[in-house]
Amino acid sequence: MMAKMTIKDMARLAGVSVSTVSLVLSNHGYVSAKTRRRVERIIAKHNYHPRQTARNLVSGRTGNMGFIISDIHLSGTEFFYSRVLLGAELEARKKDYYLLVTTVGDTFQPPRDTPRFLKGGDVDGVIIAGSVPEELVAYLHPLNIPYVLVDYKHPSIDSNLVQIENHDGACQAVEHLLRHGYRRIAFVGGSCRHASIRERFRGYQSALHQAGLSEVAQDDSLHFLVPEETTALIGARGINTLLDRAVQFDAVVCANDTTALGCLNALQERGLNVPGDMAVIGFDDIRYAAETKPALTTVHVPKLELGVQAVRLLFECLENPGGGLYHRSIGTELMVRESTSRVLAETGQPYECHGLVAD
Amino acid sequence: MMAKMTIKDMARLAGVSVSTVSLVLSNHGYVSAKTRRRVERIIAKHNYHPRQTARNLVSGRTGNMGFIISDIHLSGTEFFYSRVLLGAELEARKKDYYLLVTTVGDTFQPPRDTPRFLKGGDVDGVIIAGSVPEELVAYLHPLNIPYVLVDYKHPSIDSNLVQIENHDGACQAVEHLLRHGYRRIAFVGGSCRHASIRERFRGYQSALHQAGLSEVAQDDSLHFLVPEETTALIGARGINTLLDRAVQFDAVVCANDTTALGCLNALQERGLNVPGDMAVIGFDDIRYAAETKPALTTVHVPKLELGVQAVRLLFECLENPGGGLYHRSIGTELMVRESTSRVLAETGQPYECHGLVAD
DNA sequence: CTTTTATATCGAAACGTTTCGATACCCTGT
DNA sequence: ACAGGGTATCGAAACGTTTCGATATAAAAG
Repeated sequence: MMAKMTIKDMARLAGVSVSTVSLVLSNHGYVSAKTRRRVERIIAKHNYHPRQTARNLVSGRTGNMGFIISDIHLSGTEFFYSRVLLGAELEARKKDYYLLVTTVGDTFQPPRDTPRFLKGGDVDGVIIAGSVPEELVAYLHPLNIPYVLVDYKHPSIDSNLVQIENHDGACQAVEHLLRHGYRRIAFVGGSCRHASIRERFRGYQSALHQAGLSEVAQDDSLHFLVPEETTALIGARGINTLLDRAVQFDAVVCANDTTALGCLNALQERGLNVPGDMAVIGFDDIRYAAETKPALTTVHVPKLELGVQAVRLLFECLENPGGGLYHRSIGTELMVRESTSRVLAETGQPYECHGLVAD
Repeated sequence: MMAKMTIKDMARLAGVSVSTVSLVLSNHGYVSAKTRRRVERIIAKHNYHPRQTARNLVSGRTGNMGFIISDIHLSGTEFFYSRVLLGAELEARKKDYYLLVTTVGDTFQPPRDTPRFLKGGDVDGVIIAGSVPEELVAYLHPLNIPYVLVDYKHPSIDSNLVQIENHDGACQAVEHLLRHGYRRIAFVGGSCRHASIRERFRGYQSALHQAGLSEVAQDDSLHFLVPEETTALIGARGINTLLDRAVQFDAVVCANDTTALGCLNALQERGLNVPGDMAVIGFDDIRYAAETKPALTTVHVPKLELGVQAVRLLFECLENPGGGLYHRSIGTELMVRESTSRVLAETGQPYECHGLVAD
């Protein structure tokens, strides 16, 4: 391969000055049509691309965004944040931004754990996806570098936020169950310290209240909430705990799909039929949800969209420095599949069924 | 926040020249202990960090690595490559490199789909994780930019490779089954166009040959292989197809865990007990494998390690340009859980059981 | 005591861009 | 014929580093 071409080479080859080439590239000043054509031909012919590093140096911008994610989330049971990342990358790409990805553990102690793009000033802004140590947000906040939180919220610091409509989603789930005649509806979930999960639980409760079933909403023997991270095991433990309590219930709303999968397994193991004996409904709509037997009814969260909106919001902050804080709420959609369909239980045929959706 | 500090500010404040500060930073030349101390104190006091962009400009290096992954892999059913990414990031971090992550679709048509870090020369090297369009490798190869393929191989182009010992892993799986008395062992898998899957199949066959069971290895009515991407649905379809053929078999080796999960579901649905009536064994050891009922016996692939080795290998290429091609093989380990344990079927107790492992 | 050699510091050039002001040209209107 | 303004092009400075001599001092060797 030939050595790297620079803007000087282009200028020389086109017989113009360096600044003229720059003008052609940037569309910022006057260039005659003829010159522009000539320069553009030379550029195309030699496949020249300006070096970002050099551009960045003079512009003061870096062209990078930091993307921080807890390592548990990136590679735990959840595909969730991988898709958020994907959406963010797609959107950032449109504006020629790169995503600098890094992970944090469950503790954060500066400067040891400080993402190095923050130290070096290598990013123009930061996106944080999912729950991270509070200290990280506390550290980031006074740094005067724009940042956006996705599906997470610091208990006391007000930030730019992209959130899921957890409350509304859980309401949809409960209302669906009520419409289909389920009345004694339980709730199973881990990570009750995560705000999203708590909101889901509150949505569940308020939908029940709304329907005049306050005694169900209030009956803690129908609720299984533990502080551990959500896993399938937690779901199984939850269902087993509830069943062992010998309380009556005919449906269970889960904090997320992973938990729901555990429920499904545990119910099967105890010889209970879903949805015949018990309806199960999840939250998130991870890909595997459409492939279980029975396929899981769940509240779909548009994960790519979360990433896209986070990037857009961050761009707004960049273009509008000193502007206030922005909040964005992303709606959910109920995906009705087999695990809540009484008709399926009676006739063997699902009366309606949602497949996989793109996002 | 105060304005950005530069090396000039440090020099001024410490009463030395810019070059001296640089020397302190880089440890490259002579600096007196006294001066060094003074400069370091100033640097620490003002929390100064040199700007990467400026460094990169003069050094010619970018300090970035491209990480390319097929969008199917990043967010499909597999957590697999998320963990490879995590491992790569951890290792890159050690040398102060950033990972520029991007995805490619299932077609690649330059320049439309060319990752922009390749156009702009914004990376020093590239890691490709998982299978990508052949055209991408064909495009990348003549670019004279070092690259490493992880768990993938171009059919005709020789590249730097980090591979899984698929053949050996599959042998381990089969040998385990044989040791436990299973004889009629089937194979179910999608993505038979992916080299890794083919190797797993060949490993399965050669272990059977080795054991004198060539008629099983050769019996195509015991093999389900389709070109589609592996999903749980493929696994279910595979098992059902084999069962409908009315051939005898008492165990099934799956191309990966996702497929195996589908098998588990389908078997349960048809009223067959695992491992009583049928053993099931997976490959990859995705996290969910330890949480199924019964827990899935599978061939563990150290995913973080794949990422780590890819980065290390790429660094070797960078430090040793013009050096030949490197190949690295990463071993696997059999994780014995419940889905292959006859003892479990007889006594209800697993006789040995592997839990979750860190990588 | 002079020449080397090792140590310490500095000034200036270079990296590849963008951008600002300067210059020069050609119109148009008076 | 000339002022004024739009158009086109260019040279040079600036961005924040590293690095390559150059210079200066001190210690070691002859």
